Amino acid sequence: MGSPKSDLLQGTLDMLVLRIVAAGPVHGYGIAQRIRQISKDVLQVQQGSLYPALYRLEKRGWLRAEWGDAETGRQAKLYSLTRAGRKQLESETANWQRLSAAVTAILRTPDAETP
Amino acid sequence: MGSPKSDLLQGTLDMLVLRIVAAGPVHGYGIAQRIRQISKDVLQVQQGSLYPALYRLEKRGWLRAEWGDAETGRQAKLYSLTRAGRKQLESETANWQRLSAAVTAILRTPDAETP
DNA sequence: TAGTATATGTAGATTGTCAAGGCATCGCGT
DNA sequence: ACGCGATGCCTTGACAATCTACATATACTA
Repeated sequence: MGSPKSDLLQGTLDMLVLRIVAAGPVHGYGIAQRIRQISKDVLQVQQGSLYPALYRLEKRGWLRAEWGDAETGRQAKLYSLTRAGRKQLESETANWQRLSAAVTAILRTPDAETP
Repeated sequence: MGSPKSDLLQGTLDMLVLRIVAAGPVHGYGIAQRIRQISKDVLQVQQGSLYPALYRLEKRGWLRAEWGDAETGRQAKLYSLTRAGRKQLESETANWQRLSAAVTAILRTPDAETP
């Protein structure tokens, strides 16, 4: 995890990116912004995490990238979800829910008595 | 992180271990078993993940280890939580709740319309 | 010209997986 | 009573994947 005080939950970045892209074409910078906004600054994606993730996802066929214009009028690489990407998103989401529910269950384990 | 098809949510192992140990002294093998049981086989800790994690935690002062007897009567290293470990567990738990809530919020992002 | 938006690459730490091996104890079959 | 396999328990090393930190580059805007 890099530093223990991570700004992300490890292993969730790909899913988050896919989820944001599922709402329509965005460029990398915008993805990072939305993740911050929606999470109210709790989740912060560093560029050094984001771009490698985007390459991964494109290489695996979940995302498609093409150059276009950002809202500001500049050139930017716009990402959209492929059909395979949508499937992947569904599967990762289901898995996340399974696992996070399990983690929550363990956190609820009764504590030792302090006699 | 090995393979992307992990049996754990990355970065949560330390917290889970601390949580189990908080319920009273246990040995490594027992920790893995309880995590499996409580999570109904959803979370599975490999020994190759567990023992290194235990060393980490002991080295950082969250856990204390001593040789003793398991319920079966055999020798085993029994781990218990230190005061610092309890603090750490609280802080990791709070952080997990913050982050997982944020992830959930993003997963609820409205999807693109399929026209 | 300063600042913001956007993209990229490299290097390293941390974490987890896989795989293999070791020793002790229990219970069964004979 | 003996041998032996199954299970409980610990250890270690090689390797893969992810994330961070840091550094750099370029285009547009004001």
